Amino acid sequence: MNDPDFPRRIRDAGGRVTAARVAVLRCLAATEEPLTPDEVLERLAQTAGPVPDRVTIYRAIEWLAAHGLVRQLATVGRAARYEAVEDRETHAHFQCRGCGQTRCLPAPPPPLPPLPIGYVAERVELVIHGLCAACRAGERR
Amino acid sequence: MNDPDFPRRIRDAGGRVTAARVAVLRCLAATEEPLTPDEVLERLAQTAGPVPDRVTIYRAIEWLAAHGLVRQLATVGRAARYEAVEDRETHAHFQCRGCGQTRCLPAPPPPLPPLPIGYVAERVELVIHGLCAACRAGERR
DNA sequence: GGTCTTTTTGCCATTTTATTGCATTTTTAC
DNA sequence: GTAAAAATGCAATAAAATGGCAAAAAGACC
Ligand SMILES: [Mn+2]
Ligand SMILES: [Mn+2]
Ligand SMILES: [Zn+2]
Ligand SMILES: [Zn+2]
Repeated sequence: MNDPDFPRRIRDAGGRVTAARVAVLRCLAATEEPLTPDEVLERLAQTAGPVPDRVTIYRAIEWLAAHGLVRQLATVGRAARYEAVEDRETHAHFQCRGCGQTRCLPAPPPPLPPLPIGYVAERVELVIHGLCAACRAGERR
Repeated sequence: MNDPDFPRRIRDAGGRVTAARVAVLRCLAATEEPLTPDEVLERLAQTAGPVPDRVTIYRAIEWLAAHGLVRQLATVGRAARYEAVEDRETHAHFQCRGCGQTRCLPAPPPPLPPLPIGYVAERVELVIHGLCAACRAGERR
């Protein structure tokens, strides 16, 4: 955990430093698991200070994603999930088909398969589908 | 392409053989790229015969997925995407951040990272994010 | 500090995608 | 063919995301 100077990161990305952007970025950076926009809102609501509107959360996330401070994960659920981009190592994500939980897993970077001509890869994502411990216990056997 | 006896596959899965299930499964099996429920509906609409209701498509897909004949992909787009489960080799998926296109790529099965205690993996998915040839050409430089 | 310009925000309306309830129809077992 | 069980169509509803626009806030300059 190096310097989490969120206002600086936002300014360096060429945007205005607003309460909503800082709060959303801090929220995502402070969390273990990737969050949906609504989950971000819930958490901000439990914090001190004014709560941004839901639409503002969407727009803050959109801006942060467009400027590389946050990234959207590929998911099977209905809601999009985002995580702060850290300069830590590559990792994978586990998605439980029972409860929909998504969590980060340490994992080596997977190999990049050859792409069709003209295609360019920007990111490789590894998703493990399965059942979490709780959901597995819940499934009668 | 071995025997695509869709009614049989559905019956073997323990379900009733209905026109909608057969049509949806055939549609997904006949396609190169994973489709959204609406795309399935569009394609069925262009085929001969009665067109199932949108809700029926959803329910057919849901049933097929629950019984392993179809699988939902992890995506960044808003709509869910599905593909028929073939017994062919593993493959990855490319997702264009420009147009949202999702296509299958031949790729070796990625290594399974270690999971937390009690977690069980059922499937590993590799997603390549980037730009397709068309979208790359479209981006001014 | 104050003033100006540009960007962002809040609120409301709307869109897109998916789900639920229920009467009717279809499938299957006998 | 008949009856039981399951699937379907249709309308209503829910969930997630987006668009328009006036008000508010941020940054640049003084
Ligand atoms: Mn992660
Ligand atoms: Mn595929
Ligand atoms: Zn779970
Ligand atoms: Zn594209």
